[in-house]
Amino acid sequence: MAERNYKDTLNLPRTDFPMKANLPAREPELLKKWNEMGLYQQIQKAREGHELFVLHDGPPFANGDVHMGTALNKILKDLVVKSQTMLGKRAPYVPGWDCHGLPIEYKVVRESRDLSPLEVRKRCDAFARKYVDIQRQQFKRLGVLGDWEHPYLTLDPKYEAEILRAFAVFVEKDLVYQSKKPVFWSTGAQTALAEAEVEYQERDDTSVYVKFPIVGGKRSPNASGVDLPPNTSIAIWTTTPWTLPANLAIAVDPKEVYVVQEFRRDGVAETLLIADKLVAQFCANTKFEPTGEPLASFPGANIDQIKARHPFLDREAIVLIADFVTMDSGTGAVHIAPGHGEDDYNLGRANKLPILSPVDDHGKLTDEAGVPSLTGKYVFDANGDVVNLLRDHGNLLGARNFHHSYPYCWRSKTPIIFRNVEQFFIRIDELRPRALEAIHNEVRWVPAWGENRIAGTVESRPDWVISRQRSWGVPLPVFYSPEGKPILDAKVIRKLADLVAARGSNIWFELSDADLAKELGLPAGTTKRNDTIDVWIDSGVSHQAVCALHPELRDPADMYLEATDQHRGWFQSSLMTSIALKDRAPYKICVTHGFVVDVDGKKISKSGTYDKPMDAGHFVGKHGADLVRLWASSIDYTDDVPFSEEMFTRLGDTYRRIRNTLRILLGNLFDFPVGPPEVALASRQSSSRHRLEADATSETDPINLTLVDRWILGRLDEVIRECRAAYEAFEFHKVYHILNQFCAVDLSSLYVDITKDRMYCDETGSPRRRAAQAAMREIFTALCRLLAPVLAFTADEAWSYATTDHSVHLEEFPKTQDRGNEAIEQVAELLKLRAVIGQAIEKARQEKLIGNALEAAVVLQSSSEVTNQIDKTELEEFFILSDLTIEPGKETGATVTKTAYLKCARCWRHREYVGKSKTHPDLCDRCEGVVTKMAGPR
RNA sequence: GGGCCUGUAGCUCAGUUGGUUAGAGCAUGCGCUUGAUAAGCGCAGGGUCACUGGUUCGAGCCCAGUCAGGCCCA
Repeated sequence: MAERNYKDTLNLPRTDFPMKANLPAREPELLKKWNEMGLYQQIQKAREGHELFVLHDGPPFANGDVHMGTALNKILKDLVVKSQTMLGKRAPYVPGWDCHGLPIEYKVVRESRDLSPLEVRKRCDAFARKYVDIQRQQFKRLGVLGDWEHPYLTLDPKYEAEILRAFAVFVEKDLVYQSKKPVFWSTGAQTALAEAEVEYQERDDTSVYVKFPIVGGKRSPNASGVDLPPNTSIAIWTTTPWTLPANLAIAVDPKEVYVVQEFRRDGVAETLLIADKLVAQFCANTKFEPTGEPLASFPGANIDQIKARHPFLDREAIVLIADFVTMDSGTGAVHIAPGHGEDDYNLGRANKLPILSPVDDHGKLTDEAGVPSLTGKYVFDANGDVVNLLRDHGNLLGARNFHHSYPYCWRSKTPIIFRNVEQFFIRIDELRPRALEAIHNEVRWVPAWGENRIAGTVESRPDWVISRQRSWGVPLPVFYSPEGKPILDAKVIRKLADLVAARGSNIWFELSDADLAKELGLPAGTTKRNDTIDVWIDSGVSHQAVCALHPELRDPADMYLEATDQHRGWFQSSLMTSIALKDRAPYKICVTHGFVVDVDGKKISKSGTYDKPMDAGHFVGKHGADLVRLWASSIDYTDDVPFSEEMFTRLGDTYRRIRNTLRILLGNLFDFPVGPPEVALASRQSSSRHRLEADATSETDPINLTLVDRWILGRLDEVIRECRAAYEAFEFHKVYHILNQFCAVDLSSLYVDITKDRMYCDETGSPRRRAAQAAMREIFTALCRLLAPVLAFTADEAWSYATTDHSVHLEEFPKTQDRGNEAIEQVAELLKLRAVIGQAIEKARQEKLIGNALEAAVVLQSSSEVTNQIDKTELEEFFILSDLTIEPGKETGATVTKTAYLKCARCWRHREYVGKSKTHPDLCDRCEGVVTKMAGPR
């Protein structure tokens, strides 16, 4: 006769919570539910009156799809917001977008040329709004909760007005000044260009070697006391002879060796100062020959501040040391025209040189150049004249054609020049000391080295150029008197702000000069220009425009959280404007994360050759948002953030392990009577969906926890404590590891495995079984809540199988119960013994002595006290064994033989009692009891 | 070229003030189970702690340099 099948007498786990997550399909359903119930609003309402935590969103640029880097940033923010909320705080999240700026304008202008500024602005506006909508959808899809229907946009008239009001304060505090700065200038389009609008073409130019005879200054600058020989000239080299009229200095490298050497060519001798390394190249290019040994040799630092005569103007050029001098080409002495180059400009400013740029909008030299014959000449046509001028003055050492790649205007296809343009600046020196003070004293930097980094950039940053010759931005509120003098007036700017708040900043472009002047009460004849404010001001004043004015927020914010490039970007612009406006930092904590890098640690370039998918949408569609969130939580974001398909495969394993752990807990709780008894009863009969709300009164019998129960609850306490601490410290990857470990080791391979016997085989209402269920219920509810910030969808889904009314996101994190750690210490001992037994059983298996571990008779030689303290039944349960004998001994060891006991047909354990019953010879004592009771009185 | 940072098993991370044989999870291999089953359990293998030198009785940890990578600047 076949063995009776006892399967239907077991309490096998039951749940509708699916094993297969199918996140890409399930998540949108949950999102819909959240949206319909107004989850974000419910959470805010539930937290009314609680301590406030403001994470202020750094606005992403409204341009393009959300890629993994942006997704990482938003998810990290969401982890902060969700975890702070569950720590009991009110953590509103108002997302924002940065809408003005070149990237959008560039795209718009490239599509259709020759638009008026107003038309450009209208199209940019539409473009930005389109991408705000696209990104909003994508962020929401990631499970990020926030006030998505009321984000802040820097193009909002009210926001724009705040930018202008901040500007008014800058003006009032005399932080704004006007000066000149060279920019890329298109002579064809008569406009300033951004780097992105520059394209490179090959072209031929005249390169010249020029001598600057040394005059006055320190004639014997050598530290070693060596005099420079008389009649020494400094040799320079340039490919833009037309900039020579604007020359004001010569730069040398302080560390490189320079020599003074006599050269000859066609019987003419020259004594030249030149970098040692470039003598040979100079000779090859000019046909000069060195004569004799160098007359002097010294590092460039030694000729700092000496002076040389300009090759054709009645002026001197000063020698300066600089770090950008290269030894690739030229002479090692670099011609400096502060009005015609970035390096030149910075060096000139640092040394208080004038910023000379004698060129007009069309690229024609002006009389400021000081050479009447050149006035009105297009710079590229003037090169030949300059060469002649040099030759006439006897200061031309050589001229030759030079083929190189040169920047061109993408629109007019004309060669670009560097040219001075009037710009407006903010005096950083006025703000720097307070900014540094705030950095060091008022802000917590996460990671800590952020302090160093931003301090470094603040220490070294030059004045802030805040004007742009662009259309897509907030108008630069500067007016010009009929005489052309700039008018910076805080009162007028505030009036303009009111006008912009009411009618939008397009008003600046829509109204004529006269009408605008009238609106603002400026004298007739006042004019405006179409410059705009640097977009870093836009986002940089969000602490005022958003945090200070939004009724739910607060200024200063508790936290800013951005990628590390923002140490120089938004963190700094926000700090500077906040110091200017409020004399304090706009944030209390600054968190930075690294950039997303490839599996090899290589950067993932957006424009480069990287061909693998990087859109967040790709991964959300393929794996689900919870997997992307799990990824974001699993890494240490303070470093570069690794990213690869393999990681997603691994994360999928982790995810399934966590999901299955939740599932088995739910399955084991299907009949646990909690809540009002009738509800428990009803749910038990109708479905495996049931309530898990704690309700102590429903438990009639006190629950007697066994060792493993006490242990797992002790572990849960540790897990809760560690997770809370990790969330409080914003160390999400610790949460990931803690919970992963807890699910995989403590629960799956230990607690759930160990308690299977009582869960399945004990009588339904047995105290041991109920004890395990009580523990599991507590674990399940705690686990869901601890997971909720990370697995925002899955935790809520699982939660819904245990409750009926509200989302897990309305909960707070579980609290520790301070259960003591006696059980943890005992189990730590038992785990050591377990390993010894495991090895012995494995050996027996390999020897084909046994198959299943339940077939083993184990004799354990224990040197541990714990085996005396714990009841043998509990030890057998813990080790999941049928037949265990303990022998106290000095050393720990285990021997395994095949047990002589018969196998219980119901619980599969080999027990002494099996075969001894008359009614149930195939059952053990425990199972016989259960089966008999189930049959009940007829 | 300068500033700030990073480099521990195939992957993601631990590694306390320097102190036994450097840990965990996942992955891999070999088994067991088929009552969590597109699951579960056990055992095992896997690391010159980027490299070189130094300080020390002793270095993954401290110091110097090199290499590789990232962000920012030039």
